[in-house]
Amino acid sequence: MARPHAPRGQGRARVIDAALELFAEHGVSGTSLQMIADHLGVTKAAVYYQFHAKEDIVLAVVESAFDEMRGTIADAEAAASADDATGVALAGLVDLIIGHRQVMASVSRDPELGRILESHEAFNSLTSRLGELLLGPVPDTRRRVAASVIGGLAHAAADPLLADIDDAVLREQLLHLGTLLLSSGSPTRTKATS
Amino acid sequence: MARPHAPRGQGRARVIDAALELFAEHGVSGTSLQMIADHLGVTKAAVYYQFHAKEDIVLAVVESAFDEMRGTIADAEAAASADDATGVALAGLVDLIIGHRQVMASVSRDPELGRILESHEAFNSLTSRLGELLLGPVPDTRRRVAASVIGGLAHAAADPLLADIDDAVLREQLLHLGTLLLSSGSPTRTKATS
DNA sequence: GTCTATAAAGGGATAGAC
DNA sequence: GTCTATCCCTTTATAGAC
Repeated sequence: MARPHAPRGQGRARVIDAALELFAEHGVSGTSLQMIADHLGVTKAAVYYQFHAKEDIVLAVVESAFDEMRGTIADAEAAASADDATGVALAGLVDLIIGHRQVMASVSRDPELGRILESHEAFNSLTSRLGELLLGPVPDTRRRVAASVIGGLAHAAADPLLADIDDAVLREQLLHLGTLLLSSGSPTRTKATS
Repeated sequence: MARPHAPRGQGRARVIDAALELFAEHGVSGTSLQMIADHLGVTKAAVYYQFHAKEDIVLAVVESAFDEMRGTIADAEAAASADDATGVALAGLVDLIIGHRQVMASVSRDPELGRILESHEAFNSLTSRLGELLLGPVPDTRRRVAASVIGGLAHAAADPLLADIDDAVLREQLLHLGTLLLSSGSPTRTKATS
């Protein structure tokens, strides 16, 4: 292809870093190519030299996090029991959230980012596999709600109010809360829910 | 002051309903006035007749939910003990989330919406008071993280995957999970945190 | 109260100079 | 590899006809 490779590829990496930061702060829809260019001190055309479309930037921003997620999910799916699988998936997800705070927060919150990812089958497959791992073999209502709240962990990790908490401590807290959510016994006297 | 539906006439209410739906689906930045107008089958100018600027629509969309939140917070602050205050605040927040799923999800996720609200002192005061109620008098790290994850409850309530769960059941589940998050005892049995 | 028309600005994207 | 200049489209917002 005519696409130039990225030798010491600083160009592409710099665009990705700037985009990541701006996407997290303004959302994908709220971030223009002009903003990215300004943030780097270059022109829009310089950005277009590295990426031919905004969507390509979006995909590049999430790529490394999703590569890691692929590995985690494969590990979890190879676990001996369903409970082990859930545990591995949760721990992997928390690690992912800690290691890619801004990306994971954007993925879980940004509607436009979600729509772009949904249009790529590889991402759909990953998220549905992760969903199945967290839900377990017999997803009842309680578990389904809990799994959905797990998405809130990414939100918390990117919360500016928690920016002072260091990674190891936050990781431990999120893992604790995630485990709690997934293992909470009987809520109250719940009736059958259809 | 009933506005479940605005069959005809009430132009403002119809705009607010359409905007609410589109904001939840595309985010504020991803929703143009043209999309709102198209959704209503009218022209942009008809929308501008009702609201002079996009920001006015945003504020109108969140207004009723925040009115309710004001009442809840006042109730909670009048509670006898700090624990009671937290309980009342959490229950009120869950009710708010159930009664205004789309608004609360947008408030907790949308960066542009957050920026608009932050520029209005009345909203800042409300959210910081709610934060203090959820954190309690002595906010340690565990409690701070948990309070942040509470924001994930709104996310779950608007999750399309949970759309089949009826309000009463979802309310019960969210209240249970929220209580669990705020009361989780010893975070770590594994190792000391630094 | 709703329309057409339009202004003014900004956004995505491309061509081509250097 | 980065720039200038430009195209085309969309967006916000206003003026004024009906």
